[in-house]
Amino acid sequence: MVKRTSMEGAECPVARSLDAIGDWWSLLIVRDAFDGIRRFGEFQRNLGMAKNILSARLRTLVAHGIFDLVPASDGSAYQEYVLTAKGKGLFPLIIGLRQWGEAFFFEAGEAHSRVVDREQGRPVRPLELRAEDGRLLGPEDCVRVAAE
Amino acid sequence: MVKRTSMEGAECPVARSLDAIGDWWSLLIVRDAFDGIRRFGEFQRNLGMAKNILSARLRTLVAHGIFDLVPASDGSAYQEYVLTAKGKGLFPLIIGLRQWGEAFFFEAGEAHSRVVDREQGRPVRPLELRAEDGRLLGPEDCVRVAAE
DNA sequence: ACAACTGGTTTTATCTTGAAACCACAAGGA
DNA sequence: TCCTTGTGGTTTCAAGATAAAACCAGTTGT
Repeated sequence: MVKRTSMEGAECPVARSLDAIGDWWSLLIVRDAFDGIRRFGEFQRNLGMAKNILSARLRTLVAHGIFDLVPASDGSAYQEYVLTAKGKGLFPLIIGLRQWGEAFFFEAGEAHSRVVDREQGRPVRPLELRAEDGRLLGPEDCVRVAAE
Repeated sequence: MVKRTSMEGAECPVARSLDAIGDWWSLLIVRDAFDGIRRFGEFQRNLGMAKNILSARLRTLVAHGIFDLVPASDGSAYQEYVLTAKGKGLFPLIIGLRQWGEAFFFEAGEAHSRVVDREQGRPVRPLELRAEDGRLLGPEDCVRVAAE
């Protein structure tokens, strides 16, 4: 976990986001959640992480309103972790990580999982940032301006 | 840094990306780089982080090809850290973090810095993910499929 | 009733982090 | 020229986070 004093109350939304997410594992947990994982044991087996760490991460993710802890949908006495609206808001972020990885860490032709659009089964387009008037924007086309 | 054994060689691009980035500080460094920061001392003052940690992060970022270390543009004997193409590829990710933070961690009307399009000076649109045929896609409209 | 599974917590050794001190070299001024 | 300041780090060490394994209570299947 990142030192709080440098982040807390930061005026920068990027810093607040990072602070809420907590650490790398949290994003992998969220990624798995988008793939339909819901149960503690599933996350643990899937990620291969220590149970105490998973436990701690899930607790802070719930505390930050990224996951909700709800009764299991299969009728058992157990519970499930499901993404809230805030958690689902991380979707573009996960996609961004994935697309960056695909672009720079895989040789052409190297196999990796893909995200496809459910309706057509075709790969999705790269994330795009657009201006209010619709122009596609790159890093050089943007500036950060101080709070007004 | 996340335990390597769980990530290395992972078939998941998300995991490879996270592994390359290293940690939270790295993303804040990259964020600052997009704002024009280039020198060691600038990063250090701006982020308020320990110099040894900054030093280590910059080293791994350079090793991963996210920054290049080049002679300073002001003619001095010092050096500067500039984003490579791979580093600039993190732009949507930083924007994604920012927009998520803006959406969920600021009260309406609470002041924060903004990213605007340089040409018009107007706020940018939210990042959007589209299908090949142009349809806007949310988390439920996508599936991850295994490598073919 | 019993065995196995789920969802954790506790314990302990190891690793990472952060703060401060320290240092070498460059640049600038008198 | 020497002296001072600024830059860009490295080293040291205390404190905090992490990982692995053992443990445990409640639940489910047979």
